[in-house]
Amino acid sequence: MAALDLFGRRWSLRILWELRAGPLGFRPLQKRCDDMSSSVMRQRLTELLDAQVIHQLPDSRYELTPLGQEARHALNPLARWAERWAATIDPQGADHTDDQPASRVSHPDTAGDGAPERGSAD
Amino acid sequence: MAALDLFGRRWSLRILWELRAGPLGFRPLQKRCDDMSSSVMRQRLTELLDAQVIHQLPDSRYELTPLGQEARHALNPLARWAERWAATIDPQGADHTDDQPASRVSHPDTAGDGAPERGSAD
DNA sequence: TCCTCCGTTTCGATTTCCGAAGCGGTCACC
DNA sequence: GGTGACCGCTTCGGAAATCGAAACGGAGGA
Repeated sequence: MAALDLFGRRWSLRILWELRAGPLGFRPLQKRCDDMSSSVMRQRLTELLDAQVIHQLPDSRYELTPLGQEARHALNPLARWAERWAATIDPQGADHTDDQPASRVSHPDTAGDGAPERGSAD
Repeated sequence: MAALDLFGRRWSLRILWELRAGPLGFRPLQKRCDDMSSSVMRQRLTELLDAQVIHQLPDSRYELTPLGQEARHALNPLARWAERWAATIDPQGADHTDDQPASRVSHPDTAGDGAPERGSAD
């Protein structure tokens, strides 16, 4: 139940999700999360750190702990459901920036845009 | 992403979870959800109805649609993770009313306290 | 009739969230 | 040395979400 409370907060799941590809700094992570407010971001980060779901590297980036990785994996079925759900309630797909017809199920498991991104080059 | 928004709201996941054992009326469901406010409850209910995750029976109870069932099942890994998580961050278990040492992993799949509960008898 | 529970709505008070600005710091570049 | 861009993080006023309790009409049991 406590988990439902932790993840029921507004950006927790999203942060967990965006950290899947590797460590991210504060501002880059913020950008990925639809530019959420930094205040709430810090709050969520603190909660997640407290829950030992993420931890902070010496260079101050945030990374999923092993426990966090498991949580992220536990989120996979939900992500897959989300796709089916989207297809059910909105078969047209109002927002197909690029529409690969089918079999675009997206398995972003260990994959992802593995770009830890830090400092310049951006 | 829209799913993260739908389920990122304060009681959505909980409602989904509490409906796992069968249909429930408004007030019983409210009681199960830690007595959340009825206003927010109605709001969540509306959103979930809208998302076709739940629907309303002729006797006005709320029930998971097939799509909702799938969502609930997709939540299972997360629930299992939650147990491991609780054991990790709080190995003492501040709230073990009965503490079966291990192998008490709880598979509340089709199981649950199957008591649809309606009307009198309480 | 009275009492209980039901689903649902309304409304003021509290909490959370947002959004923008600002702080001190590092680093590249000129 | 100066400038500018990015960094992690904090503060603060206003907007939005949530709470909590009261109330409504209706169904049913005593």
